[in-house]
Amino acid sequence: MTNYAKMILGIINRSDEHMTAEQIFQTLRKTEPKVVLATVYNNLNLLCREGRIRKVSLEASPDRYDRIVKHDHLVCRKCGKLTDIRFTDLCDSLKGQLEEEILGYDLRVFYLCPTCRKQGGEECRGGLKVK
Amino acid sequence: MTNYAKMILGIINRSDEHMTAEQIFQTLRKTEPKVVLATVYNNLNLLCREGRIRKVSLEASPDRYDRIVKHDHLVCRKCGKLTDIRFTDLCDSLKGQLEEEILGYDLRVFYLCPTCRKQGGEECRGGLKVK
DNA sequence: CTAAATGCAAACTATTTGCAACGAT
DNA sequence: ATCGTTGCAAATAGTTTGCATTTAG
Repeated sequence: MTNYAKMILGIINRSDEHMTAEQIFQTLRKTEPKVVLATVYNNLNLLCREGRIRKVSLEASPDRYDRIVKHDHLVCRKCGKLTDIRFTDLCDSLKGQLEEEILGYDLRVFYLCPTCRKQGGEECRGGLKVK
Repeated sequence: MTNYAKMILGIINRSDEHMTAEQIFQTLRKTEPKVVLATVYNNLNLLCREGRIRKVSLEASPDRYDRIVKHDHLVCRKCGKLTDIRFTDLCDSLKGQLEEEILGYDLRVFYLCPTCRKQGGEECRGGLKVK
């Protein structure tokens, strides 16, 4: 792992946000003014391939990069905010229902976050806010 | 619903594939030579907003459009192929674990499809083939 | 010394937007 | 006559690529 890769991994692991490449770039830039966005993307892809982070693709919004610690996501149907949550016993239930070997899974549960629940307004199907 | 919207909905409901906008466009074009891709996108977004179809965002590949009939997805970690599957009892289990009202969920289970299992080669984390 | 990583700019892909023309109420 | 839908072209956003240069083992 190169220095940049380590730092980027650090940024992702340290943050509770689900950061976009751009946000990671802006953060890294504070200490490494020379770094460019393409390098951040290269390293993010590298880290994904190595399985050190995971990429979360959301509709109508750039990809997020996330720790690999096992957890699921709550997604607000109005503002698109992502929150970590851990549903238990899911894996066993899945395994019981599929013959093939399960390599992993990705679960997103849609809801209205506390802020949006109060406010009303149009929900957006499919899980994500249209900008 | 306009004619185009109906036809696009028809294409999606009739196909067992999870089609991209481009594929839908190519299909529609056969009977409607004048239609353009932007119109297909407009209608797809419309249909999503109305909840008549759902959009499936995958990494490193264009969005797919899918029927709304309740089902989950198996995703091959090597070739990225999407297959429908229905896991049962999931919703109840989720509801038991969350106080907030659940508006829906999206579950993808990663595995190796029969074709790829035989062939070997590098898997791709995060669920989708890099092109 | 060599191979891999970086900076930079340009390319690319998927998708959206603005606007004028069209079509259906 | 009006308002939403379409075609078209151009714009945009996010991400990737090619290549010359630098860096690290």
